[in-house]
Amino acid sequence: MPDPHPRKSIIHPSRLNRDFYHQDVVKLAKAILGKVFVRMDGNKRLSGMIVETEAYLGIPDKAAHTVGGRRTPRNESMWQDGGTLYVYFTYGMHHCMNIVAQQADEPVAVLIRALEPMEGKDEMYTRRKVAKKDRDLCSGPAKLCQAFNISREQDGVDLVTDSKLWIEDHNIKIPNKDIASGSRIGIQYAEEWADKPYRFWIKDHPCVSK
DNA sequence: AGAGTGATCATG
DNA sequence: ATGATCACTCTC
Repeated sequence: MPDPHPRKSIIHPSRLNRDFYHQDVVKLAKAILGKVFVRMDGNKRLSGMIVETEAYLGIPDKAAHTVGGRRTPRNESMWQDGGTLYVYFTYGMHHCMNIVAQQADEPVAVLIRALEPMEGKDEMYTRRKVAKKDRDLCSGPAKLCQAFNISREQDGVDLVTDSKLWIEDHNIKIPNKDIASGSRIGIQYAEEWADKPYRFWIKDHPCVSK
């Protein structure tokens, strides 16, 4: 006999914990696809599902900001514990955000390249004047920072404990067959590291950056 | 395909 | 102090 009062299954979003971020950076870059990035903007929730990422492998990686063990005021967050947010400013106008992986003093991180906007789209359209469709809001690493109002102020925030920024698991499983990979964008200078397949995205998803 | 834009860092 | 660079985006 069918339930006379069927309900949608209730999603209980759970915040990702420290163990999740302590994964190998390439594994994290894939595992974080389908997870939901959340920012409290005053009392408004802004959120979006992660649909495209890139892994940066740290000291040996000629495309990484920490190549050769570089440690400067700008990239200090990359040296912190897994779960730290690393936000950098570039080209005189853009911010991009990364999720630090693995352990402290292993300066590796996952660049968040695109989100599927979920909550707070009105605020995102206000900040992103050129956007015409939802897919224009967060389909690039600097676009999503503009939509979510992320800047250097958020650099170094701990996503495991912060009261305004975190990542949630909505129990959405992206099967391996739905994950595509390819070379990373904008790092042609990185010689033999330029072609490594460390960019990951959800196949055919309309909100990816290209 | 080119412009825009200024923080950042290695050099000296 | 100076200059080259830049994990990008928009418009043409």
